[in-house]
Amino acid sequence: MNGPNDLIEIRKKYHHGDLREHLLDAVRQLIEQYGPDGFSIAQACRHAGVSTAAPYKHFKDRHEIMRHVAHQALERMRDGMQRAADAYPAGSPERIMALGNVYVTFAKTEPGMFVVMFSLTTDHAQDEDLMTSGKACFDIVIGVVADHMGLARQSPEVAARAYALWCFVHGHSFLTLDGKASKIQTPLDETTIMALVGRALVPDQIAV
Amino acid sequence: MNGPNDLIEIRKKYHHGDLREHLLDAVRQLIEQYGPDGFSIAQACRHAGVSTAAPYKHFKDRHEIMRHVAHQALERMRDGMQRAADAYPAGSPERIMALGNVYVTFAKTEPGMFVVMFSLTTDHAQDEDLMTSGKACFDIVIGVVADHMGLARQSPEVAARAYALWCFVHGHSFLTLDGKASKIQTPLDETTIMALVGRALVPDQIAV
DNA sequence: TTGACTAAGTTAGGACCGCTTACATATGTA
DNA sequence: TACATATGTAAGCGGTCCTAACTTAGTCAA
Repeated sequence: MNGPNDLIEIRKKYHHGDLREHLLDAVRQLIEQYGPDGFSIAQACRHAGVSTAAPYKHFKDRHEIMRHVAHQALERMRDGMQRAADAYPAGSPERIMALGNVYVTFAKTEPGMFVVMFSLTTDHAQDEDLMTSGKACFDIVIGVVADHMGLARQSPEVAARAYALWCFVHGHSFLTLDGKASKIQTPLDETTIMALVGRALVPDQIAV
Repeated sequence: MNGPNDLIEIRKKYHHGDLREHLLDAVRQLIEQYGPDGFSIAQACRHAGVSTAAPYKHFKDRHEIMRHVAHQALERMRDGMQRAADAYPAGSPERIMALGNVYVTFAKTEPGMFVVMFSLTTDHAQDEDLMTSGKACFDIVIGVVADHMGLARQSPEVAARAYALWCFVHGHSFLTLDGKASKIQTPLDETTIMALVGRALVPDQIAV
């Protein structure tokens, strides 16, 4: 067939070769382009040059695809966080700033993925891979905060401070994405925000 | 007609009477029950006992309905925040705690609405009513923080601190909803969290 | 009271989507 | 080479959003 529909890529062979990964990538692109609710699996199939039934040889349903996409994105962000942590000496304020910066930058450059990662629409809380990835991210924060405070990773003070840091940065990322932060009449630039994070949430004189 | 389909309410008259409000309410209920992506306008029509074409006499499209639902929810939260602010004397720590508590409680009791309010799927950033409602919420925070710090509402310190507070509470609410907060191995109860908010974000010794 | 205008319903249907079933084709292995 | 399996296709069901054309009922001026 291959009529005048909007096929992006014309496949030569009957078998695709690596449809699974190609689909995940197409979905990622489409989500960034049209938003998590503005795209369709059928659209991704057209990108991959396969029929709309093909995905179901690789995935149970739409939600499973979304979970895999979210997982890949979370792993990508985890890599970024790890690299940021490795780039600065333990205990330095720049290290925490860099960590927060990865988060906010990810939200800005891949807003679609950010929303999908923290979406409640697909049942993420039940997905084991997603939760372990998320925990791995948080463990990085735990380690950095522990180094900074000079306490053990298991210390409840560290846990509380790390969680507070996560909440703050997550909230800031989300409100920025949402456009609410920009509409609010505060002349807060990114530097001020991150400075506030560094100074307000990890000073030694404030105990839990 | 009225065959054996799942009509909830049987209408007697040809005209509904107040379909517009009835639809918004049905959508709200369905979102809480099935999630923002698990419901359909058609389902809401069945609740209201009208045909699936009826909503388009009142709303442009699905997105406009979602925006109205989000707006109503935001106004409801604003009322709660205002009541919390009025319930405590200016400058008292309990006042800030109560304000944050309204936010978190709203997220917990109406998770569907919370997600819709801060959803990027429907183009909220363009909606004027939504943005003004959001700004009204933030103005309450501004006022409370200004009272607490003993500074003018227009002070940049107040703006920074209020925004930080908002970020923190929003992040905590979202992570709680997402299930990530509960899965993270931190024994942080709500009281500890809110205490951390009160102490870390609005102490006078930390300047911007 | 009547008759036109309008608001708010209806039915019918198109375009699209997710997903399933039955069938077709390629690939690896004995 | 023969068969089992993995991976594709075509066809179609039920559902969604939304539009077009029609119908009903309420309002208001003459």
